[in-house]
Amino acid sequence: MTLAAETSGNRLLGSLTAEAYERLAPHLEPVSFSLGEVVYESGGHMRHVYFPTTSHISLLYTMLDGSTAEMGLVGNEGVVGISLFMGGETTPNRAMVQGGGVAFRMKAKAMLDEFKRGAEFQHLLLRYTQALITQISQTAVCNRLHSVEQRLCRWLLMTHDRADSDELQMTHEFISNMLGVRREGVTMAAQRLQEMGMISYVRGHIIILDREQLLARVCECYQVVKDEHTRLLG
Amino acid sequence: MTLAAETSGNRLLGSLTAEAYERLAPHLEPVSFSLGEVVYESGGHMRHVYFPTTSHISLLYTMLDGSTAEMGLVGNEGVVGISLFMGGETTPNRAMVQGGGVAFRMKAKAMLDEFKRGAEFQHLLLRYTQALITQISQTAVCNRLHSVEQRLCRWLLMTHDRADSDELQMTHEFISNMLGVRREGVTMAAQRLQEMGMISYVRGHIIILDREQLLARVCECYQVVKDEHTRLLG
DNA sequence: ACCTTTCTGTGCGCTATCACACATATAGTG
DNA sequence: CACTATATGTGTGATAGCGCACAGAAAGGT
Repeated sequence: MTLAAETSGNRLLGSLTAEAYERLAPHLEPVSFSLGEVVYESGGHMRHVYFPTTSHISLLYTMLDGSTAEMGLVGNEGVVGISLFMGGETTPNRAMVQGGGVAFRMKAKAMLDEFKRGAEFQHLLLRYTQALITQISQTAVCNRLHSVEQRLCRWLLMTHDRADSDELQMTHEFISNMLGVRREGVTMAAQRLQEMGMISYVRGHIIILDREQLLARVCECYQVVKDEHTRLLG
Repeated sequence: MTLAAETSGNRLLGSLTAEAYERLAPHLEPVSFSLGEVVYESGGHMRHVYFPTTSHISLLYTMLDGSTAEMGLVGNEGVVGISLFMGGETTPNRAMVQGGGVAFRMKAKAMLDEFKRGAEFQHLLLRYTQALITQISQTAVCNRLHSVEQRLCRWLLMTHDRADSDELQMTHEFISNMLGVRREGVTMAAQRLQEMGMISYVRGHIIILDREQLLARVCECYQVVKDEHTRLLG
């Protein structure tokens, strides 16, 4: 497979014109992420942006007492490290690999050089950032107004969208840290979804059996975020 | 008072160099907002960005069932309508006036002309947007992990920061729509704060009596957002 | 094959918050 | 000044989710 075919596994890179792509391609470097790896720490110095292809990455915040919750999820539709072009260079969040796989990284300077041309690359990144803002906003509201079960459905669908398989590698414990609830709460909700035949799971392996049924049970938040992403990035 | 003195009541405009400011000034137009007014509707067509000076504006989402929750708050430190320069032109949120007063508005085109120069105005707006992202993110996490009382403290402090007075005009009902809880829940929490001497209230008038005590009781989220804003925008 | 670690299941009491119902108090209006 | 709309206070019962404790089951190392 050529570099072009590989990198276009990331939909942002894939939608660039040949001209812009050719300027960026020399700066793209494949990296492999494994589950649980920390891409960057809260407040940490960031040197690269990452364009996931087969991996996906969770943006989360850790409270002083150690409890955590996810605010966004980035897969091959996006980019990790928006603060590098937004101008802050760092953020108070942590980025953690939620699904192992490949991403392409680019040094901050190379990315910024292209961003500053003010052309399609900038537009693309800013529109993606707006879609991410919608995702984070909707998470804020969803966290407040919806049940653990609904939020689990949403989270499974979001993760499934970004995974290349129906099998997700993750424990209830892991999910509880994303949803910001107890592990037992995830177990209970997962049991109900399993009884209804939507998923099946054993020890860290979850299989999505019936996406349609999950869609029927999820709160409106899932679709709002998805529609807004489509509107902004086609 | 000159236009410069008035508009610099908005801290984004106020931190522009004279050169950039002079290009923008002819396009700034004062508008007056009254409490509860809707600045823009979810999905609505936006023609202007707004730089609040004495007003402040709440960004909120309304569920299909009518329940609402706030995800961000914009006062004289920011701008309403980021989707106009982020490229989406609209967002799935509503913006509603939470504190009446003045703002300066600018037509989308005039704003974009300056934004596209890629100079300080762009940097300022993007850095502000990153600060807003932090605010929204922290709201997502806070909504999940903290009590109504803690969130009420945070909300009162955030609002107080953006108000020009210790007296806030708002009912428990209004606050409940922001926090995404029942009106009774706000009443109970407000009673406790009143008993502790932090605030006093009657029929839609809340007076902040002891900011220090509120700061002592609020969750960490308040300070995280504030520090990040200072880091990004000084 | 054994031991250890990890993952999931379950029970129990507790608290925050909800939903609803209604009482009371104040402000504004004619 | 009476009337009405609005804002706040209070009670009651239901429920979701929490914290803790522990049991069983599966995976993995040696």
